[in-house]
Amino acid sequence: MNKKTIIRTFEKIALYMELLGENPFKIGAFRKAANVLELDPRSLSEMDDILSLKGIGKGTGAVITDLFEKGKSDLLEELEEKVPKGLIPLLKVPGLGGKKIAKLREAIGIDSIESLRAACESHEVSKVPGFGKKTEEKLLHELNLLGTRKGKLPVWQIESIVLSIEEELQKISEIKRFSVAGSFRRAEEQSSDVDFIIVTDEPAIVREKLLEALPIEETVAAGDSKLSVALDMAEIVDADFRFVTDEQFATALHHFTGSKDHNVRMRQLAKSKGMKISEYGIEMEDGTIQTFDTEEAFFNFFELPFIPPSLRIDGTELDRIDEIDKLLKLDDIRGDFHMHTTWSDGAYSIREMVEACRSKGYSHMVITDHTQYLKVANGLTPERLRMQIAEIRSINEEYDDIEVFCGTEMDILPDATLDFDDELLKELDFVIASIHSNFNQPQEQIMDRLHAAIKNPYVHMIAHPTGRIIGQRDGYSPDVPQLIEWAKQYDKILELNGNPHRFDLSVDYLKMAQDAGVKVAINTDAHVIAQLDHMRIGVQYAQKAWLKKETVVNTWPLEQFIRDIIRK
DNA sequence: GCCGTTTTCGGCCCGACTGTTTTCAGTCG
Repeated sequence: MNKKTIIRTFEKIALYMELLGENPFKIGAFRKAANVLELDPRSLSEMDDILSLKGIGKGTGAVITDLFEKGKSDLLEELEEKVPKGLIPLLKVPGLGGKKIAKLREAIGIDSIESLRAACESHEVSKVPGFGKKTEEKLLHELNLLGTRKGKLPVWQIESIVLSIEEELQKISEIKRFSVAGSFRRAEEQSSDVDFIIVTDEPAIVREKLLEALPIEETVAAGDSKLSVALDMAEIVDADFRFVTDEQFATALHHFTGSKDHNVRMRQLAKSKGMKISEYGIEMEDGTIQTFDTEEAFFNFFELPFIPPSLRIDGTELDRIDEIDKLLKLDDIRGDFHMHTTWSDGAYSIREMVEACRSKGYSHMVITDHTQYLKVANGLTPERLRMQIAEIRSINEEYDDIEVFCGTEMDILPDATLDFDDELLKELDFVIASIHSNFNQPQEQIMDRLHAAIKNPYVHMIAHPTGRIIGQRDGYSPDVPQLIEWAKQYDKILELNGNPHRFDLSVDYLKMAQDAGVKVAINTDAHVIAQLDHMRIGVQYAQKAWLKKETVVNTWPLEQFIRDIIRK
């Protein structure tokens, strides 16, 4: 018996009750019980008070006792007997919920996807009270689409979709301002849709212009305050646009940024003070609506600090507000230590990258082109690297407001040797080591390679330590806890690669690294100037791991960077 | 089904949209 078993049992019970059209609050109670266990950081053996947890009562407690004593739940078995298994997939059909499924089952004996399809085709569905011709047509349509819809899209795909939608929004003159919201604003790794808040006095006009300008695959809903569509971009992606007034913007942005659990906690907080939060503001006890200029003012109203969107996860962030002012912010970042130029596979010159970093207000930066092993990236030979060092040193002379360091992103070769010898590495200020080849080696060999790199006295940092690409490949699956241990032992930096393709290390490993006292650098790995902007989303992602400012070496002042890292 | 220092009963986060109704239920986020 473990915690997951109990959680899954609660979720199954909720699912079956939903199919029976049970009281939503009863269903919610089982989901809540599952959630309470999920959020509790302790393992089952560490919990001696499980039956007295808030949210576990008589009914849910009995299920837990059953599981402990008999290894199964009587309630779940009863439900499984009562409800045909074939009904479960029906909950995935858009427009169908528990109530409607229960009605269909009772009226015409629907017990599976197939029987529903048949009933739609023979027009039996539209004869059921509460159902009509339109519903029947829509259901048939959705049944045919079932399984063809893509689930969640990775953040890097969502990012490009967001950018192209924003381009269209900028062209509409009736839009006063707008912001992306939802899971992309929270810097989630994957999103199932994109959300935008739009300030306008002319929602109907904006709606029509959007329908005109965007590649609409399907219009799901089109009202005065909301437009829901499926867009045919690189993939089919759902998009929601909410139209609000200027005064409503801050609360609407908060509401539609979510997460759902975060919002529930905020609303409960308001309710306990006799107030009511909605997307339009806070309704006070006397019925007046309070609005805010910024999200920050909204939080402050509840005596909370601004909670960054990426921290708004499961509601427990509200229990940790004292930690928030120690966390990393974008403003704290003083430099970017991983970027490429035309010397290898970057698109801009050293000077252009320097100018771009200067305009970001950085006090220092490191140029880190690829090395000779990586021929596809035009990696530098020792000779070319020495030429590049000379050029960087000379360009650096020209600037007194930014320090440009000489670095490299050196390949760790498949045989666990390094692409450059120590004599050459010695000449550099900052050495990154990373793996770009033979991902499918056994973990032991991968770890040998990483060990060879991290113990080398001239290596400062391991870049994108797992090599993953979100939603595409898992990387080379190193033993990350071991790597973190080595990083601590040899006093080396681990990277959070801020490129949304990577976000590498991931949140859980970042937490582990910080807990172990390992330093982290957030870098953009920019190959073009625009990618230097990924520092923003990289910082947002880092916040999800509750990284403190001091953990992240990019926040250190130049002098400290030189003293404790370069010259160490 | 769960909860309670205003409550052991009556709430449970809140609102938009659609379709089927003729004032609202169901679904969704």
